[in-house]
Amino acid sequence: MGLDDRKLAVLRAIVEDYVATQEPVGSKALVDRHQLGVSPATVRNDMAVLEEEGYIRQPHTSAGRVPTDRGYRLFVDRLSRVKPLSPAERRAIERFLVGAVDLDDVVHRTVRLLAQLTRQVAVVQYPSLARSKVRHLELVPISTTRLMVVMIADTGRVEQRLVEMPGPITGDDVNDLRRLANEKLVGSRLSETPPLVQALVDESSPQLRPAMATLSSVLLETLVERHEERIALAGTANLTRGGLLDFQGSLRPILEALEEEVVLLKLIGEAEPSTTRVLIGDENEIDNLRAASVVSTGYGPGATIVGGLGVLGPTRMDYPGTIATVRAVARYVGELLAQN
Amino acid sequence: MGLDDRKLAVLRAIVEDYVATQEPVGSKALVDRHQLGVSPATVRNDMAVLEEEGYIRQPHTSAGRVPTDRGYRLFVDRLSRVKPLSPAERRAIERFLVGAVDLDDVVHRTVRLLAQLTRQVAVVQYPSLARSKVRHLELVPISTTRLMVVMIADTGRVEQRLVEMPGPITGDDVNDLRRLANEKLVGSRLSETPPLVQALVDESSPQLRPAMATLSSVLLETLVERHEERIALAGTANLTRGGLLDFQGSLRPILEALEEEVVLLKLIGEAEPSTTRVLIGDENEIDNLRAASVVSTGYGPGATIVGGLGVLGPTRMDYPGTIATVRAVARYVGELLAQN
DNA sequence: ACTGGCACTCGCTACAGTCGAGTGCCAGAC
DNA sequence: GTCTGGCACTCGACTGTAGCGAGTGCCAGT
Repeated sequence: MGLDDRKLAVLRAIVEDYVATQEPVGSKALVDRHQLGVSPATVRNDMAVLEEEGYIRQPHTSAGRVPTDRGYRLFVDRLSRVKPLSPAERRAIERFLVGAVDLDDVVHRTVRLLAQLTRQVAVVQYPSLARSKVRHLELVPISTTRLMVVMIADTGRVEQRLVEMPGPITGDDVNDLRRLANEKLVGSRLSETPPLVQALVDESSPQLRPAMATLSSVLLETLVERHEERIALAGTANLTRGGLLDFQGSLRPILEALEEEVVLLKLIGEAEPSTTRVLIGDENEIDNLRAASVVSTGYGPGATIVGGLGVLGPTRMDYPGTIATVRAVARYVGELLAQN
Repeated sequence: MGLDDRKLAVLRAIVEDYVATQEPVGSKALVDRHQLGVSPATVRNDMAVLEEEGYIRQPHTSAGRVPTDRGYRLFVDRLSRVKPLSPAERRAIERFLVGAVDLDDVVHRTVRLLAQLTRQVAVVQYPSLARSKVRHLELVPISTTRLMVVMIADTGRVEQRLVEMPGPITGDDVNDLRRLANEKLVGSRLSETPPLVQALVDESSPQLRPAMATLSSVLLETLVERHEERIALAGTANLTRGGLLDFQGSLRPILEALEEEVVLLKLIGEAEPSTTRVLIGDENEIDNLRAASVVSTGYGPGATIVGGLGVLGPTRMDYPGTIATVRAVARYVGELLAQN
């Protein structure tokens, strides 16, 4: 069981070489490229042990070794340190993100930036409504029986929805509704609104009650239950990097998974503070993504987390570099959000 | 030059068979599967002519024939009629689109529906702002020096943008700005606003002028010049259908092109009323898409066009079926928009 | 515990041979 | 003049064989 230091060094060397060259690595090549201080034969013995323990494997009998998912896991957990970002990367991040005018803009720039820096598929979740507070509710009459309700959250998100009222409604009514709703809801967390919204209905005057009931049900339905989460995606073309060697020849399952918002949310939406999550191959619960790895983290102004972001790529990826980039981008985005 | 009826029938048969089987089609197979009433030898002679004219070609000397882009073009223009939709498809369209609550919702449902029905990549442009009229402008104070400006268009689109004012601004000021802006701009077409917006600044009181100037410049910049167009995409996984035979082995260029909004807009954004545009392979101006075909059309309430939608797939696609589906979906979406 | 040596495995490449789908052409029939 | 059957030819796809070489596992020796 016990893997001594040299065996770990061998594993690290295998991972690094394989990530760099994309080819199974043999004992001879290893001692050439790394200063291990021992002969190929010794390395072979170590490799035999590593293989027995499930950290590496041979594609064919007479080929070099390739890390297994388990091998990558060990590498990530114990054998690698997070690479510091290059100054060029730092500059790229800053250049990319300054001048964003809008939450939409921030998210789009971020996702493209991430895709570009990591050369992988990038995913960014919009600030979650559940984690946002209501900053303002605006009601705009569209016709005598229709209102557009616009909710502005403190994270910058803006959601709107058309509401069909039960009957004609006057401008004064709209003003009353707006005032009441704002008084009650501004400053509260979206996830906690249901009772507040209920109270809103109960407390309104009999005359306003039907309108308020309709309004509240729409608010609840749209903002809390429904498609409250949004996602941006970029860099799918990066999946074709590395020919068809990664992803065992077919992008099909990956592309399918990337089309499902639910799947993406599962991947990057469960962020915890100041943690970077790395899911390697098998560890992934989604079958279609068994051949891929995901590096994700949360972001938000200050220490709070309002959403997640991350990248997806082949298990054969540069974990230290990717982790560093994902973290750095998340931090910058957090700062950007804090300014608003 | 002159292609008699039988030669055209041969071309049609070749296209149909190739689309169905994905394999080069030979003279023998042709006479077996279609009632051409002549022998393989005769068909071969016709094929030789068709090849000379550039409508078909041989992948290898001893293989069957495959249509060229030019062949598909002739097929689409003169040899095919638009297939009527199957009842199942009709039902699918209706089922998919009823219950949409929102413009966002409509667009998302539409793009998924299109992808599913055609089994190709679907693209839907949001109603173009340039073709929308202003229905309402809302200004929401976020802090003493910041406003959120929300524009609601008659097509249902809602755009917002944070505005940093030159100095502190009172609630009354905000009300004045809102009133003035709405008086001047509501009902006007976005593409025609620049002079109106200018007038707005000129006519406002000296006290309001700086604020109004800032507001106007943001309005112009955001809504007219900038990312005024939005696009939804779905079905990229369908690109992997048909193995790697289509798209000459690499999805790379296609995926890259699909990431560029500008490219997509060019593809589907130049719609003319009641026309379905078919771009086949080479005809495409975008180099990355030389191996693909695009079927697109405009949509909108009634006879007006507010945006485009379409699908992208291999040149080897079922043109009659795809054209029918794209048209039908566009028509349904138009009806849906007309109801609002 | 490490090393050098050695036999072995097995994927990769090259090459030769066969097969067959499909063609082009031509002479003859309608 | 148009179509057809026949025939020789082409060439990709597939199969089988052989040699090469990277890489391994094992073992005896230091």
